Amino acid sequence: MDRIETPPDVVIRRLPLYARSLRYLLQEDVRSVSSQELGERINVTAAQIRKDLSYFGEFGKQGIGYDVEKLLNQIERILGLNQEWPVGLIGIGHLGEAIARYEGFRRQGIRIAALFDSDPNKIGTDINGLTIQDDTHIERAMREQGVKLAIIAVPATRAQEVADMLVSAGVRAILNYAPMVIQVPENVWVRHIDPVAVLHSMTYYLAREEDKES
Amino acid sequence: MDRIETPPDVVIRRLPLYARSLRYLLQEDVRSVSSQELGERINVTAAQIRKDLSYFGEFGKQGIGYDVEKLLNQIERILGLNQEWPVGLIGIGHLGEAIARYEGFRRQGIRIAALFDSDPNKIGTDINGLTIQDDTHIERAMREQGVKLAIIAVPATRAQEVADMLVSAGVRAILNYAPMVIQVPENVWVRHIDPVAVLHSMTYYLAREEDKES
DNA sequence: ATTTGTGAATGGATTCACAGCG
DNA sequence: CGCTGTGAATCCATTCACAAAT
Repeated sequence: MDRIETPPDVVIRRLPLYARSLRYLLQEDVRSVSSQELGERINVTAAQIRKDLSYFGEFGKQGIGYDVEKLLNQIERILGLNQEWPVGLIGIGHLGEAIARYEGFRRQGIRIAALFDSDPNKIGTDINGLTIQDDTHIERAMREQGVKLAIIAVPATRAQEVADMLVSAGVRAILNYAPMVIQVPENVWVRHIDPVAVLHSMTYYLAREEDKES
Repeated sequence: MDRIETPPDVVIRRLPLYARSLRYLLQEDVRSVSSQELGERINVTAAQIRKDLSYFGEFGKQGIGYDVEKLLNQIERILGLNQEWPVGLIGIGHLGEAIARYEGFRRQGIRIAALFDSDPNKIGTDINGLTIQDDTHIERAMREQGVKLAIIAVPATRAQEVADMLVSAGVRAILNYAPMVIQVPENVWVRHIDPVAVLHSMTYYLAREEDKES
């Protein structure tokens, strides 16, 4: 009823999955959903979904479930997706270019707003209507546009340096694709996307299966 | 001393980070490292590292720390990285192409071994010496090469269908880049890489900061 | 009859703290 | 003296189970 507790970060990380699933349901013209049904779609228990949502209020109706559109709107508001977030992208290699061209961001509250690289051959060229800028201009450009979010897609060796520039540019949240843990002040959020590490954690299980077979 | 407990998955997911950090240390010619020093590099507590490693054996020396090269070898062996893992990649859009061209895999036990797409304009073209195949050939091609690991980089609408094909091809672990939770039998491992969800979990905190400022 | 919201109970993961070894 | 390895203690997350609502 009265919510004093601040929601733990695990809960915050699940909310976007709930939101996405609700968007798909909406596309399928499903109007109402129970925690049970929602959970089956995303492999989360019904109790978990209900408990997670309870950190933010009461959104369901007993005996009925949740109104898909209403719940989606609530979760999007909670996540701050009722506004558009400009994002700076640093490092326009193969990966950076794929990120810059990805349509899935724009549709979901994320707008790639500035591109940076250090390669003189890339600086000045355009991708999707945005000009790649010299990454020494990060601070000025990001401040001008009030960008608080950035994506790092540079090689590991340059990641910390770029992170430092972002922090002095006033960036408060970083999505790091570089295979390197970066150090930032405690008021800056960092999340790491690390496909190699993820694959390596799965080879562990594959290797053990091979052992079992002998 | 005697290890009966099977290591929890959280521990397995951290091992690749330890391995990577040790590789960097080795490159810097650091021979020996304490759990404290290692932890500072990757923002993990010293106790956590020691406890994690204790699931697999005793690798350190009291008063000294760990021999970097030895510990790295041990962890790589645990993760099954003493062998090379062929991987099938399905979906050669911007992202799939970036993955196919990424050098960071090959160097770390992962070899992209087959590319698939459904677009006739792409099928037959080459990337990095590999020919893109029709994705209806997944089962035959993957079985022939004994591929147990796959990466899905297709749009959300096709992800489940592709996952089903991979499962019948005998694939046992899937890295899913599609913004969609896929359903697989319980003997198949799935990990999801979801940059949009990650960004959305950070906009939550950014939005709250904005509120605080008013 | 069905499903929510939530305290209580359980189950896990992390941290503590220290004996024991080099 | 420094640092590991590890039981015990703590902290946190998930699940249970049921009263309340419709």
